[in-house]
Amino acid sequence: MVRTRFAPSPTGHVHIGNIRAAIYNWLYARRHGGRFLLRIEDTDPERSTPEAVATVHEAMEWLGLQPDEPPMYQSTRRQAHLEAAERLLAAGHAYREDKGGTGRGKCLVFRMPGTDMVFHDEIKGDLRKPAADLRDFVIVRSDGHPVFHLANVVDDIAMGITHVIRGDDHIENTYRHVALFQALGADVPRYAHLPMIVNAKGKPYSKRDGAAYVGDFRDRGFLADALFNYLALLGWSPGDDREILTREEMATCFSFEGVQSSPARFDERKLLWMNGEYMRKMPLEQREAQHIADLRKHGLWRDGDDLAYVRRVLEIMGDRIKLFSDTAAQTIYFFTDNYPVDEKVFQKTLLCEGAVQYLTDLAVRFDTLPEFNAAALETTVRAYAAEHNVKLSRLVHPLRAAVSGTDVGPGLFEMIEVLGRERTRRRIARAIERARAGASPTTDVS
RNA sequence: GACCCCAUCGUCCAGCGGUCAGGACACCAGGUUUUCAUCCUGGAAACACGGGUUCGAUUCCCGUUGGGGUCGCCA
Repeated sequence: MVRTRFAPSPTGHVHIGNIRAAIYNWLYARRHGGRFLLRIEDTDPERSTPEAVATVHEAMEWLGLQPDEPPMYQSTRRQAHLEAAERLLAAGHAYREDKGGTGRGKCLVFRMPGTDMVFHDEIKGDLRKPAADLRDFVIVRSDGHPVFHLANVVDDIAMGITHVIRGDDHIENTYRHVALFQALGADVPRYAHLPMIVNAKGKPYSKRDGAAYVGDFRDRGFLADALFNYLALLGWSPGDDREILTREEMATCFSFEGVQSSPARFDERKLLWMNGEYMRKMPLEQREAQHIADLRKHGLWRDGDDLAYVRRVLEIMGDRIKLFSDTAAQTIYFFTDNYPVDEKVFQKTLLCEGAVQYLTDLAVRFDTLPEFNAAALETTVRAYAAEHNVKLSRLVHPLRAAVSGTDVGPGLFEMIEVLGRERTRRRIARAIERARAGASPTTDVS
């Protein structure tokens, strides 16, 4: 039975490169009806705080990467690591030495087999190294702490790991690990080393790049399914041209053959597009909570506010919002009169000939409308356009600018209906006032 | 520096000896729409270079160049 694992060391962040490794482990296990496991490598007391560990769990839960068995915490495995070290010492696979003559006392050093080594990598093919390049290495520090290599291998054996799928920065370590598995008398797992994810410039991610952490994407309003899909396809393809795939679809066709062996650049624009695709497929009820969270964050929503109103707003916004974190910015004028006015748009649409007169006339007609709804509004505006022999757009644009301060947004008549009669009247009046004040005598025809 | 890995449009992928080198994102043009988004149509855009092998190389081999990884009593 296939058993894969994700073995992060909790640092307080989960990098997208790491989580992609987790995704591939998960996919491979699913593909082969195996199990996907989690091991927290929390042996460094400096970095391994409870918060850091929680961050790992949160990231995995958010992406739907729950392990199939309870996670193993490496910090609880100290005894097992040390026992394995003793066995290696007893069997002559290790020896004590004050390596490098540091004076720190003797540490335990693993003795490499002294032969050339080769292992098969599912992605890179056969990888080999001559004996001369394979040096002995420390497995237990002079202070008695087991080193990464030992702990990693001992725990993989304990967990029954059959496939090690990880970043290719571990390739050089693999020779050591293979030797360790053999010295410990265990089966050597299959290996698959993934190329790294690099930034838009093609360089390795550094702190300066920011936004390379799973939590950042969640905070910015990306959908977990979209990030999962995008990351899975960054370096892997099902072999055909499909790009939007459910986890199940990916799991049925995942294979190392489709995994690229060169580094992939992270392209946020494509992620954004993919997020939009997922967002569009998602029914309003399923996304409204997250839209509201963004409104709340920007002070546009308080508990107890009119939920039906927000739903109407989101409904007419359609699929224009592609990121939850854009919600407030794109809908602010529905929630407050204190919204930003795009000066360029204002000048272009309201300071042109006739605009003020049109708005004045339309405001009067709106006020006398028996039913203040989109259909009636549209009929009114179209009728006015016909009477005065002006193009509809000459009325629509000033109106939109007057009531929303911008030139983008949902259909004008639905928008006005949702805003309501009072607010519309107020905003048109204010726009007229501003237009008069800002217009030069020659362009002000009113 | 030593050892190892990698190389198709700007980006991500398809191609696994014979293709008009395909798709997606982004970009450009046009259409639909009251704006925007959506949607539709069209366009520009790549096999890093040099040698082989072969009737024939993007594809196989070797170099060059360019990227990257690893060289801890870190993980």
